[in-house]
Amino acid sequence: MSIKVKLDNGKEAVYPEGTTCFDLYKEKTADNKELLAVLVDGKECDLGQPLPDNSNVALVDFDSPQGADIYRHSASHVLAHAVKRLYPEAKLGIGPAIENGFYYDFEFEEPISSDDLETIEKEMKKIVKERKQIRRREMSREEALRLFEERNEPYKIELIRDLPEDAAISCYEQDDFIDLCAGPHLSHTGMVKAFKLTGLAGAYWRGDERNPMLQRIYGTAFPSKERLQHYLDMLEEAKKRDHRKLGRELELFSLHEEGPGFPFFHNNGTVIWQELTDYWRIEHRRAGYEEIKTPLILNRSLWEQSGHWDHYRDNMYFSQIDEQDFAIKPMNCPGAMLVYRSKMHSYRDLPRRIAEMGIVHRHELSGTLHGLMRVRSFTQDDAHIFMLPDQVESEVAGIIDLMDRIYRVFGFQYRVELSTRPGKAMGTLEMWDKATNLLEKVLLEKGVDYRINDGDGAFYGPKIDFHLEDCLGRSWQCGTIQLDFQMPEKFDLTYIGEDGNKHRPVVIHRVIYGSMERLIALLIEHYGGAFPTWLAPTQVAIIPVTDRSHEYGRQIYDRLKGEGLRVTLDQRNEKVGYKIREAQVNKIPYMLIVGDREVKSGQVAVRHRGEGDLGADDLSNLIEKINKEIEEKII
RNA sequence: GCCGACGUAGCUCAAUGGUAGAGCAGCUGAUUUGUAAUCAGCAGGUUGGGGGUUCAAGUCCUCUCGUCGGCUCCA
Repeated sequence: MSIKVKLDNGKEAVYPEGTTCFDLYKEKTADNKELLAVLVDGKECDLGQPLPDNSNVALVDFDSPQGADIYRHSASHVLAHAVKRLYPEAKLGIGPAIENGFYYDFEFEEPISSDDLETIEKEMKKIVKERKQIRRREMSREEALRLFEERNEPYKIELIRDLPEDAAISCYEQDDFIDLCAGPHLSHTGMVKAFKLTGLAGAYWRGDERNPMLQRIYGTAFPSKERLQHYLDMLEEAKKRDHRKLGRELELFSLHEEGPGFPFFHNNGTVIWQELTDYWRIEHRRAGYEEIKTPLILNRSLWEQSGHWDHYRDNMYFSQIDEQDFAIKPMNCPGAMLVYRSKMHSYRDLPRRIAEMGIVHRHELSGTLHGLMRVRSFTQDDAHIFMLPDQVESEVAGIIDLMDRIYRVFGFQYRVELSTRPGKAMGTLEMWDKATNLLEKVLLEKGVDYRINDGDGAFYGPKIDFHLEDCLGRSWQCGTIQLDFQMPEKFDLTYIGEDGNKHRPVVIHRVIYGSMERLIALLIEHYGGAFPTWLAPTQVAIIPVTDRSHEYGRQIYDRLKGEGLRVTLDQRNEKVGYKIREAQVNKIPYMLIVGDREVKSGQVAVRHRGEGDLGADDLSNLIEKINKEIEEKII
């Protein structure tokens, strides 16, 4: 018997029955791709598996979509193998590949410390060197249960019990180590070429805080030492760009014990903040938005009406005024609802796009706070759009356009996700389907590339999320567009239709920046502190060479100030190199060096933080250039 | 909130249980400087906070606050 196989290069070939994927590619690793596994009819398979007849086969290397995951998943098995050798009593949790690496959860008899990682890493290296065969074993549920009972692995048994009735159960075995696993895996442990354990942390079994906390070991693995090193270098670079570090060095903001999670913005950070909101207002006025401001503290009755009292109380701050309960707002919606409800609306008034730079306070768990990224008080660039049902499509499209325009200005790439009905949701299935389909339709019409995030919608409606990617490829959720079926009901919002009757408007809740604090953190890291000139807290530093040129420097300073530029004059008794270094470290876009030569010629010597010495120029030319750069928000 | 680590001058970091130090920043003075750090001097601290062990605590124990890495949650 022979089998027919179609390769990914389009060629068909006939092989004897029992031919494995590995045989197929044995002679064919010449195209410099490291063969890790294969896709048989689109399904990931081990190299050792025999090929079925009439199958389509594609090679999987590290850089194919599944490759890195398979590779790192095998690395996680090597980790677990090493741990079991060193700590035979440790219980295995789960050990998947994740973005940029892998982890494995264990329950140790005695907690290990990060110093132990080195020992574990050494043992892993041994296992890699031993080139242990990795074998797949399929077995019945009973067999699997018996196996892991013998091996005293309660978490594995729990996993097997939760597998669907008809699921094929497979294990992977290397030497005396065996793990419940769907696979696929590399063929032997020697294929794991470069890895590093990167961290140790607590993690609840199955992510549920009611379950025991296991110890999670993080690691990463690459097909070569060079690529591993490259990744580690990137982590170093990320550390250099950390907004908490740059925020302190550039005097943008600070955090204090006296206000955990409540950031203090210093002048430099406030300048950036204001530039961002100024730009935001221009774009929103142009897009037909109104802007409001609503109170920070509102009566309990409002929060009962909005449902926050029941659903969000744990995250709220409270106060008592005249023996009445008040709450500090955790969201802006109820305020916007009151503004809408403060007058009668005709269908002709809609849509009403009501924006608010609203400060919200949320009592987040102490362990989640992180610089400006995760805080307890933040400003949302919120907007609530009240509209007729048949306006939803064009309004959503309008928001998507606005987001795209704004994100482009910062040079962000972004990813879009459509989140659908969660398990516990309000409203009928039909309503959800209709709304979700509508959002999807707009995305398709706009030609937006998106991903479905099943079951991740808000309880009150489906949403589209925008994840911004920074220059290191990390992504952060910023923008979101949420359809809200609940608020109009709860606040009994109405408009008078053409027919003279009252109708229910549709509400969209949306943010573009997300939170000012998070956006600023993201921008700090994205630009590595070197803000484009329009955002830079100081745009020009004037550096006189000696005190003979102080007066000339002062004239230049006054002129630039008059132009509305943010400028400093460095009259300290220091050498030019020293002043330049400091301006450079502070990432000031332009440095103007003025000495005897410039006093004589009436020019300025221009130095740019990125391009270096640009030579002498007339001040008016330079002002024109800088103003254009600011006007066009050149990155 | 939970698991783990950490907390020393404004910042980065030293200090076997035995007199708390350095570099940078700051201040003072000298130097008049041409594209990433001129030299010298001075000052700077209840070692996050409370309690305890000890002849003696930055160091050991305990409580607490905060920070960091995760879990969870989310903008």
